[in-house]
Amino acid sequence: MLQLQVLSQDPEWVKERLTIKNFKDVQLVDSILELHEQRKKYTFQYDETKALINAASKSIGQLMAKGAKAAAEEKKKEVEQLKKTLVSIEPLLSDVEKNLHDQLVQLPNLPAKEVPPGKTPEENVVVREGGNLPKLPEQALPHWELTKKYDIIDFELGTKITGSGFPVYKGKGAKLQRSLIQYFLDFNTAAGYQEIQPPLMVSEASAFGTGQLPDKEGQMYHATEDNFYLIPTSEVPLTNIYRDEMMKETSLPVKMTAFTPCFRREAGSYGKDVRGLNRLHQFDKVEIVQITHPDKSYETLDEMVKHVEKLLISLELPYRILRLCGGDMGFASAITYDFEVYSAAQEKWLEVSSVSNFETYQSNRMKVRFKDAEGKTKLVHTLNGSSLALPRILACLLENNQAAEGIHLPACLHEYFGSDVLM
RNA sequence: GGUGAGGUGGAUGAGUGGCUGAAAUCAGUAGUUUGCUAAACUGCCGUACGGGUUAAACUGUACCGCGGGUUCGAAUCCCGCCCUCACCGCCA
Repeated sequence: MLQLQVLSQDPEWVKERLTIKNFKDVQLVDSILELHEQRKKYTFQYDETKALINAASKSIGQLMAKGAKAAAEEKKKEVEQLKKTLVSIEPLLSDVEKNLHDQLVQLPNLPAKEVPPGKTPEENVVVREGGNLPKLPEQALPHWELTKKYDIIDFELGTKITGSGFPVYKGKGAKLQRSLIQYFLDFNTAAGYQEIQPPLMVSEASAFGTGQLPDKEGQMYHATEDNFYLIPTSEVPLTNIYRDEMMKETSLPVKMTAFTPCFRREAGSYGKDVRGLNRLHQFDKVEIVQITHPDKSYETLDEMVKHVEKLLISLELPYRILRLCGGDMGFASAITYDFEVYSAAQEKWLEVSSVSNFETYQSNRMKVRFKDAEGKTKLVHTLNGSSLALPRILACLLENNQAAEGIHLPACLHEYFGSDVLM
């Protein structure tokens, strides 16, 4: 949620920023400011009236104490009149307040100045590339054939147990998955991230806090009986740890990492994009989250991007880093870097991480604040990123490293997996 | 699922109708003093939205889990909801 203060300071600048994010309804800004003015007006009337009533009530108490019954009764009549005024203002005020809030939550976060304009993924900017594209053997197989060949993932079995998009990892496939998780967590904790095991279901309030609700309602699995949502990413429980908290400035930055399964309904997506491990309803992910001082968040963003990059380099996969254009960014993000790895047999880039700075957009909603040196209350900045999403990494490892004798694994995994080749 | 207790500021916790935006303690902060670390003492210290000011000072309203109600007046009384804790039941 944007801060009203930002809107009223420079509405034209806000509109310009919104346009970069490809947000159409910029006149919403004017409408919000208009409601803001109306609210001021009604609040003022309400406060004035209430002040008179409070003063009268006080004097009634004093008159009663003195035994001046008649005078007290006079005052009561006065209050009765004032209350009529109050009752007439109340619905106007609450109406304006509701509209104001409803409209304000419709505004996405403003893009940072580095964000390139653009509407589609084609307009994202490649900021860095690394690794070498592998030379695959003749008859190279896509990962969904490889998983069958080595009997490590069974998609049909998952369909039997649950439905499509819930694969079953078996034997060495399960172990490789576990090795990756272990390696990622170790890599993150070595960089100072505290490991957390959060709940996999969250309350409505938590889902609202990070911005999944109200606009991404249909993307989450909902346990209606208890009104819990299965997490689409551990960002939700991790960031909500600090919801409604007044933090100590000295406790910043907070660095957290977690491995969790993630659940996504992915309503409306099908076709070749969902083949194999490309898009699942349940998948594993290791996440990193930081909560920082507002002056430090861009430094932190940089640090997180480099961190994820190092991890990808260690996996020896060809990767590229994209700065997302305004139109392709998430609703709550101020700037986002996507990481993609090259899936050689499919001949396409797959997103495996997305690192974003939300600035105060989430913290304003969640009321995550701290007191600075002058004792002023300020909102923190929140950031998060994947390090990494497992299935697509697995897909690339399988495809890119396939050889006659088996799948060669990068050096960083040998110890975890207990072997340098999967056969 | 049953029964009981409870939700107050950054934290602990007092407060059962007007003197309470809220005691006290701790934390925080500014200062004084003791030649250091530390201790003692003194002042300040909730949030939001307004009015006011160059900026302050000053000032209005709301907020004691959430939403209603009673009353001239509610943290305090009544109703509904949510949550937490304890004990019992069930279960990993």
